[in-house]
Amino acid sequence: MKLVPPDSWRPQGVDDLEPRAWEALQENGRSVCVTAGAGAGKTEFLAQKGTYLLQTGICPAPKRILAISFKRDAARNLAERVEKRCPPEQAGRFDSMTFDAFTKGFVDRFRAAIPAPFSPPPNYRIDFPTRQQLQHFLTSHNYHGVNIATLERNVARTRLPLADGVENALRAYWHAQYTEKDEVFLSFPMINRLVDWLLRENPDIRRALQATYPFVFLDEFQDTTYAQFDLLHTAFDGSSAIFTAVGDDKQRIMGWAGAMPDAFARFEADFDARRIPLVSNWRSHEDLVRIQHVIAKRIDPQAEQAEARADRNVDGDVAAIWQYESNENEADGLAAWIAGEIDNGIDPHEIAILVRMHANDVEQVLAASLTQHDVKLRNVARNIGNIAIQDLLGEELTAILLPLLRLGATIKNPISWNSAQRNLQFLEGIYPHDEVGQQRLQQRLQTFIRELRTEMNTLEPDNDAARTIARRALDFIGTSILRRAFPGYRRQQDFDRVWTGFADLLAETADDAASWADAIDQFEGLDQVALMTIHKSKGLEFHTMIFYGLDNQTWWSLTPNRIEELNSFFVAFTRAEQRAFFTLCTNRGGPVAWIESLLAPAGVHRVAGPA
DNA sequence: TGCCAAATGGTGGGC
DNA sequence: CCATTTGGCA
Repeated sequence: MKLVPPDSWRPQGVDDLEPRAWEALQENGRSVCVTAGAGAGKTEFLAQKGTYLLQTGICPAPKRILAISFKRDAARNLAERVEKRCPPEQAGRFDSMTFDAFTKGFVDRFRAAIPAPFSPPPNYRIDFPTRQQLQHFLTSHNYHGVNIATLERNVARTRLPLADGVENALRAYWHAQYTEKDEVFLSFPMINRLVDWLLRENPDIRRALQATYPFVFLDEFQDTTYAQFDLLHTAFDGSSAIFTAVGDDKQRIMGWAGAMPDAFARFEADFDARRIPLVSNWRSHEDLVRIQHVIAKRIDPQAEQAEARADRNVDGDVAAIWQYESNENEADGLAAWIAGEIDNGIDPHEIAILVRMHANDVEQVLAASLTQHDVKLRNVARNIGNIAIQDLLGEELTAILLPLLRLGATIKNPISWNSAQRNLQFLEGIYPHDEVGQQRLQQRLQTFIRELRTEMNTLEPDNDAARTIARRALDFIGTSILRRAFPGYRRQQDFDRVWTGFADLLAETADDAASWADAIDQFEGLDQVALMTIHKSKGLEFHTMIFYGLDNQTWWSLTPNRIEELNSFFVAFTRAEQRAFFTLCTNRGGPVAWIESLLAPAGVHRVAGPA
């Protein structure tokens, strides 16, 4: 493998990096924390840095890079960007995974080395305890004074082994998870704590980990929990690991779910990291960036104004607060305005309606008006059976079945063909250089697609036909192969939840689709305006963002001192590439006066909403 | 029926 | 964390 000298290495797939990103990329003598605001290209930066370390041999074989994200989407996305730029030998040394996949891997490989009595059996199960279950534990064990939130927090914050003074409820909870059901149930915070203990007790495992990974990337660092932070210390203290942490404190909206309030500051201090702020905003144009800065300064008076690197391509107001008198006026006005924009050539997919919470209720309120104007709304939080649409679209089952259906619905589709082929290779364990195997697989796929096309041509898309077609695709892959390939599908009920959701959503979309291609487009949400919460919109971007409900009823606690509420508002605003509008309804309690006065000097005013 | 305290739900994520 | 709903009791 030919290596590139560091001095002549160039970023790939982009024109250039901003000077600060270059600095952060080349700083490999010590850890860095890269604070990067909205649209700064955090993931792209990590992908470039990974590529740089691999291609220059600064991370030499067989050493590896560990990249840790919170969401599977983010981990996959980062891995794909490195794969696109590096040959397999190099990309194969970039381990991009979620924090939970990382820790679970240790339990699975070294569970016997976890001290008694907490050494899990091989058939332990992952537990996602609901509030009801936690409440049931507390009541049935007579811990009436302890509330669920405290118990949850203590599980996540208390190191093993449990010290003498530790609260009895916590001790009893650990015990119950191991002894009170037919199997052992471990939640991810518990797994985190078990691995922390494992690594402290076993210097050999720790040293092996440190020898493997001289470089560690940490994405969305502002969302790090106490347990995760402790684990980083345990795993890498005393090593010469170089960390690259990226994130944005202004987008910290997960505090209620256990994120540390000061992850970046503590990281800087504990790991002697150099702080490098990125300043470019590749997403939004100058006029929006100027307004964003007004909010940013309110969150952090030290915030630097970002440099807008996107062009403005719309006329008129780019930000405003739209006032309506009633819910009906608001729904009609919004629907008519969106319909007009779509007529003007904006892709519905590029428009998003964001809400703070209760997306399902808002869907009900808007549905009739939008339908009247022929606008399709996709509420990504809506449940199909027992799974939300957004989760269903990210499932492996969907990734494997959908390309097959696409191939059945279209004549030529190299992209779907490639993914179908790659999926089959993976599922059947065929190596890229096994030419006989490849050939056989190719032929099987060809035969199946030919049959599927014939069948789809004879069937009009409707509910029943959709179920038949989905079943054909599943049978071609093989339920048992699918369930063996993905641990998440091992339990019958977990597999059924996803499979039923898939078939139901396809049936639903086929029912009012003109063609199979149209049904699949609708399945994926193309040609639809997305409706989602701010939390779900994190990391996404839209040409036009409409925030529904900037009134006191929904933002009851948006005040200057409640930083996390203001951060939520900032996250929503910064999703917009071109335009950001907020609606409010006087019937619902009127404007949040405080935010209005903050935005007024930036030129964002309350106006009558389009009718 | 009306009052108050307690319970519940919502902003999310992971193999 | 806050708002809304519930249920116990007068």
